[in-house]
Amino acid sequence: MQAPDLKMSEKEKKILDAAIAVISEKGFSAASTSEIARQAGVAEGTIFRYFKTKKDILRGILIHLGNVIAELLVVYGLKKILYQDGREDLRAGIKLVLKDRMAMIDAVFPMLRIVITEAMYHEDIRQILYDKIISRSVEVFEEYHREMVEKGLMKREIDAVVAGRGILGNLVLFFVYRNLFGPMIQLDDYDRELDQVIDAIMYGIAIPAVGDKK
Amino acid sequence: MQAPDLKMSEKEKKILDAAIAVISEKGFSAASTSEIARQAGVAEGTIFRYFKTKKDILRGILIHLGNVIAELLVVYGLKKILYQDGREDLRAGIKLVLKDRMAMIDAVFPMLRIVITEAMYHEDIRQILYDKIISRSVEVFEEYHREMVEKGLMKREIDAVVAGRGILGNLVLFFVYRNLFGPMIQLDDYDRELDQVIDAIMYGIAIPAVGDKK
DNA sequence: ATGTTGAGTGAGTAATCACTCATTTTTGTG
DNA sequence: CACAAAAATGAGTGATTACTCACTCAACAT
Repeated sequence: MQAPDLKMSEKEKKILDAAIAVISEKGFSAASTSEIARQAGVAEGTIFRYFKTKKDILRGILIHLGNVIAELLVVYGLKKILYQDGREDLRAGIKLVLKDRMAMIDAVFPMLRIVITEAMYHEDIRQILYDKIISRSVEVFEEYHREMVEKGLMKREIDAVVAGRGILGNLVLFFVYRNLFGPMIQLDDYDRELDQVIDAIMYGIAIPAVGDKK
Repeated sequence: MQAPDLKMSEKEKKILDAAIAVISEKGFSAASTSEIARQAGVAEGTIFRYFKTKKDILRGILIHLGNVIAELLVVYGLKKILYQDGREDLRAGIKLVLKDRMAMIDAVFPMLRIVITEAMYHEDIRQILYDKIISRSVEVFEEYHREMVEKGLMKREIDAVVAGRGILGNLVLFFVYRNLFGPMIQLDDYDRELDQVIDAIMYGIAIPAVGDKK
């Protein structure tokens, strides 16, 4: 349950950091080991003392992300926010989570971009991603969802997976829209837009017909 | 306004198809021009008659996707479904759109995967993606949203962009969950899950408090 | 002092890359 | 059929790639 990253030597950490920077900039295939070495301030041969192959570096990044993010941020962060601040007030809880997650995604975006990209192409990477991050996040949210349903704050008839995916889907597109396409479009006020997103998540975009309660 | 793809020679089309297949399989940087040529059944030199550089092939794929998808599918498809079948019944309209889009994403996934991946790394690719596909889709949805608001079926206080992004976000994660992580998880019945997704989109995941109508 | 160890090095290696161009093949025209 | 123009070819090019390995040298033990 503890992070196995701790047994990383200082040099290994420097190589990993450099690898994250370079690969996140150019993509895995376009990133050369020589540039990673230069950025890390070590000889190229040194890299292969710590990572047998280039693909092993990618695995190292994934594991690193899994440990740092999944353990420290996803689980701990979600639990703290949802259970402490968002226990009574669903709207406040969701808003906190969304803001928190936006900042988090921003912070780990270099790593995240690498992992997402490679997960699109390689099943083995996808499997690690699922085991290390997704499945655990689902567990946490399921617990929260169960409690909210019991409290009468969330709909019982919508599964936790569907509900959680809805939140995440809105969050992801919100992030993409703002951070990737931001320069190309006129952006609305951040908080105003976020409030709308939360409204959409919580109460939907449709006006219920009089006869059609569900 | 007509698709400039029509002036594509048969050989150019073959090269483009091969490029899509190979690049979608291994990623842009890892895909070699020699393999694309082999797959297309032409000499390597021939590729560079039609595309000045390798990056031009990528641009070609983008343009192709822009023409085929944006014109033919996004605009036509959305309009047809939303205006003919979904004009009166929002739920039926959204369900048709979602099912239709799922099939569409499935069909163009090879191309889409290339574009999404490269868009994450290159601003110029992102710009083309925005101009060719996103901005047009937004326009179409904005028109639909305006009409639905006038009819009293959609909430006025939620912007078209937020609403559309909510739908798309749900759709994207639904697709990813099923098609990318499908093999790793126990999948629910497709239609049952889709109905839940639509419920979440239309009416949200929260139960409104008695005093908190909004 | 001397010996042993192993982390660190960087020139070297074969393979592969995107791209070129002299040559050949195909096509269109009178 | 003859001829010119266009299209297609694939061996060749220099650059770059992931990875290797013979070597260096600081840090310790004896």
